Amino acid sequence: MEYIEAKNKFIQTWGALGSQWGINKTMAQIHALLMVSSTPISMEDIMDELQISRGNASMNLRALMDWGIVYKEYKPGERRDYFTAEPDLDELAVTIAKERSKREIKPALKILKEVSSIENNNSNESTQFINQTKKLYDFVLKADTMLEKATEFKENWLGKLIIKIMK
Amino acid sequence: MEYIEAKNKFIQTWGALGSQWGINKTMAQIHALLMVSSTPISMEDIMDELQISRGNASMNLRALMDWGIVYKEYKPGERRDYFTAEPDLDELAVTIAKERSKREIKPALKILKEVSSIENNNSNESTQFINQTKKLYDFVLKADTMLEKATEFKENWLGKLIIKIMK
DNA sequence: TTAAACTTTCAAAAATTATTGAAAGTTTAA
DNA sequence: TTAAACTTTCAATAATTTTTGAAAGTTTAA
Repeated sequence: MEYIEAKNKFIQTWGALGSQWGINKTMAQIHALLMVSSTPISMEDIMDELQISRGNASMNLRALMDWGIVYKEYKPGERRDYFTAEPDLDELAVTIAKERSKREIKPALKILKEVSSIENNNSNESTQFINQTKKLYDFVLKADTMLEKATEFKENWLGKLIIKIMK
Repeated sequence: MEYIEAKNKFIQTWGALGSQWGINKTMAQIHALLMVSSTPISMEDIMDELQISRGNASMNLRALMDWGIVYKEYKPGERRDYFTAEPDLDELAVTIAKERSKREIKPALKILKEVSSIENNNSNESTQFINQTKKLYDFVLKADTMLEKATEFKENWLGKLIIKIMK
């Protein structure tokens, strides 16, 4: 396989993986492109390589910067902006996990807590409902904690040991 | 808050959470409905409660059964099918994690391995590409292992201890 | 058998989400 | 200042995904 072919294949794959996990395809592809690039690249380059419009490139770069996983870089003597991706993958994972937790899981947890706190009118229905939503609350909370901490955990000695054991 | 209101709120929330994580809204809502129901319910009931068409209900129930998190139940003397959700949440998590790993991550890993194995032509470009995709392969593999094992892990004594420490 | 009760399928329609491209906005060098 | 170089915005359009509903398919009781 040629470098160019491999690169395109990688960008496609990363894009597909992204969209399966709720990140839009173009956003994931731009991120992929930046991750494997050896130098910062401009919006023009991105539009060119991915065959996308200026507006699309601009909006998705903005989103990636909001997520904190892509940075703007200024080249002295150059007018245009250049972009690079966070090179540390563990940092990337932590950032994504925390953002998603903040944006999606935390609000859901709040509502789970709320709905599980209704008055029990002693029907089977409401007993089961309260019971089950309480369990779901605990469960999502546990999952959220793991998601947030997993990547830090992975880096400490105990985590490494445990991952080894689990494999 | 009334039971009915709480129930609807819960179904909406679970549906939204689902669609943010790549599961379609109706599928997540049906699942929500089944989880908090104290008895098995029929397709008719589901259509009714969620205000969806027969076809939609049928297809999404099929998908939930394919995922292995919803079961058909037969009531003696009744023609129609009844449905229940997997009640054990840890079981649910394990199933979902394994399915997603199998369907999405494993194929992506295969391609990551493939593209990271191209011949290095000693340009900066290809050196960086190979280097970075190798790292990504390791990273996704590690994440996949954790995803697959996390829920089992959560249930053993060591896991419980560690989660406590992490919190 | 038959026919009623129920489920599945799938083409068409609707809803949602992503993308374009041109106009408006911003920055900077001169 | 001005104007060229560049970026952002957003209404319109395109692409994708979900949903509908009616016809076809299946099961079962009699």
